[in-house]
Amino acid sequence: MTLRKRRVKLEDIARKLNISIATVSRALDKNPRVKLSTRDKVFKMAKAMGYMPNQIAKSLSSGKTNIIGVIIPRYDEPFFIEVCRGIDHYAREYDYKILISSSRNSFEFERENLISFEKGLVDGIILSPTHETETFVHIKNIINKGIPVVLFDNIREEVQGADHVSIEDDKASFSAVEFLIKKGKKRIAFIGGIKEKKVFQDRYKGYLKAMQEYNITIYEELILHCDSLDRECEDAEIQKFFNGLSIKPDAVFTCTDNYGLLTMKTLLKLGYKIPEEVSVIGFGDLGLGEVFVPSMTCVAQPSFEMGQKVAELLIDQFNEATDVNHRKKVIKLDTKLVLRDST
Amino acid sequence: MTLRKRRVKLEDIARKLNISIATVSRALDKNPRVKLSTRDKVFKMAKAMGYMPNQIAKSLSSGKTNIIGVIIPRYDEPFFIEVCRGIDHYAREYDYKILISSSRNSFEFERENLISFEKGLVDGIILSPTHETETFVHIKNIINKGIPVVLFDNIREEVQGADHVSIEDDKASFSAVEFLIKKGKKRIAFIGGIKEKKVFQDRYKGYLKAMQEYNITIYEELILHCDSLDRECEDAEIQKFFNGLSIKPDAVFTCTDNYGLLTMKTLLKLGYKIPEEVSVIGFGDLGLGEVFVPSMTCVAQPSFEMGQKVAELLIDQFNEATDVNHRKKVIKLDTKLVLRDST
DNA sequence: CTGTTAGCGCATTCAA
DNA sequence: TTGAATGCGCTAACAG
Repeated sequence: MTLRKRRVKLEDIARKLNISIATVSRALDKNPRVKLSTRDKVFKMAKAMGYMPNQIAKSLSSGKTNIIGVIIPRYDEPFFIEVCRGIDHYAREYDYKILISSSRNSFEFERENLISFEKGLVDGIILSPTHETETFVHIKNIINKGIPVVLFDNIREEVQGADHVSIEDDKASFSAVEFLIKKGKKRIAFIGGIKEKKVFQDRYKGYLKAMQEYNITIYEELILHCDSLDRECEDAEIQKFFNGLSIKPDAVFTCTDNYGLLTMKTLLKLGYKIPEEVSVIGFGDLGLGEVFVPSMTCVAQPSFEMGQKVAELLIDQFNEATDVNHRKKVIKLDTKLVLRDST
Repeated sequence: MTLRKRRVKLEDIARKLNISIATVSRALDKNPRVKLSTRDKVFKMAKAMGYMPNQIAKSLSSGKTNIIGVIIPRYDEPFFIEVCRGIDHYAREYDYKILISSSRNSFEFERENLISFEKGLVDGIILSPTHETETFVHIKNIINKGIPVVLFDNIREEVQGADHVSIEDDKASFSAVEFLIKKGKKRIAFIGGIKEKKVFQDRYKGYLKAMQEYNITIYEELILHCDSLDRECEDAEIQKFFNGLSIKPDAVFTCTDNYGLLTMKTLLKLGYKIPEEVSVIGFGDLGLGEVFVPSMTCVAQPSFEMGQKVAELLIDQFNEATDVNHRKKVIKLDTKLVLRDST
């Protein structure tokens, strides 16, 4: 009751029963090569003694930990959490657990996390690169050691030997902006994120493409690339942006749900009527757009499904014959525009 | 490049250098008992060969994994994620990683997760019990095995040998309701969560206490205990509630941020003016209340800090002499009412 | 059907 | 200052 108890191990059961450790091990494994009566005895004794197998010893011996390492840029972004939920959902079916760590939007942290995973704690790695991640040697190193890797979301460069899952950001934003244009909008503002991040670059490209294709004037003044890495700063940045405009936008396409909500809030405060005077579109559709008044039209990104897919690919890699030249898979998931009251 | 590579191990380095494994091990440990020149040789060779220690082997040998197991009822609740972020933040300082798993609001899953952690994968466990959790024998079992445990948030019963961290839910809601009363509100509605959950029971108690203490009439019709376990259902449930009222509330105290937001949305749609005709208060304050228009007054719960505290207590337990009768600590964190436009 | 033995990779005690 | 040997708890190949 007071001192840390010594765990019951196979040996203890074996000794009590006067049989060998191997037999106990096999019995608990339900190996058919052990007599049923013996198996029963072993199970009863194990239960009586409160036996619990030692996962670490198992892992050392088997070379498998049944843990998937997940590295996301940040916790406080519902998208990543939703992906994790998808991963967890799929992984659990196959008896894998997930070890989540945040790179805190820092390349250095990402590298450290990766190295820590390289120490054999995980069977494979799922990673969403930060905006700072320009070189991919740290990832290639991991792959070269034979550790399965799947990348998702912000993929600047395809890495040989890893699978990739993302959406077609350019197309998704193109469609959304096209929708606004077809509604007759002329002064369409763009609120993007950190310029270094591939997903934001692509969403910007889609915006530009739609504007150009339909010959809509692009006003530099109506374009903002948010630099902020946390919510409060985003809020301030967006407020400042709209306060200083000389041109009144009649629509705003934004690159995250949060930007969309902050935009709506700011516009409402400035007296704009949504959607009568200005339309707003968000990106992600992680639940909040539905609650806001007016509810927000969003590009819906299949986050949970992305998590499931990513986990599926990783577990497929585990089961591949013997890593013989893993052919990388590049999966693009579909997005759709969910229409609500803000447009 | 094609086959899974065999990892470099101590033995490989030792052989190359014609020294013993023990010396290599000590050298890499920077053990002063090994000659500096040897240490240098070893480090160089280790680097050249791309040596990476095997964490599993280390753990088996040392009996420590440096992993903290975290069990939360669900992922899609910002409160829990924020707590995890706090845990991660603190734990990382002490070189611990966190293994998060969700009990999906199910006692059975909670038990399973706990058992899976009992297999020696984690050094200690942080747990937030589900609403279904009535018996605590599964937790006591873990504690009896000498595994450190810290509980947080929804603690129905104090468990001997575990630390506890929570807020004073009754006092927090009392203050919030008192604030509404002092504003002159007479028909104060209450939106709570699952009745089985201790935190909601306590928040309800605080509401009742304030109402009684100030002699305010309590209308049964204005009280709702949400049963839903996911967002869409909550939405429907709350809409239905407000649609059916014969008494018009002049204030609504809600037990989560989400209830608060859904309430505001529903009331706005029904044509209520906030805060002129009706005030709304949320509980949690996890960022969304600030964005909504009008912004929402909230009971602010220190989620990140709760995570840090919980991690601190667990790591303290790790370092305690030798589990000699761990005296459980019960910590109550402070809440405060953050005033915004909805009141 | 069961037992013996040899690892898994590292830390550590005991000798030298 | 270094090496040899043992153990952490379990699996699996090989015998019997």
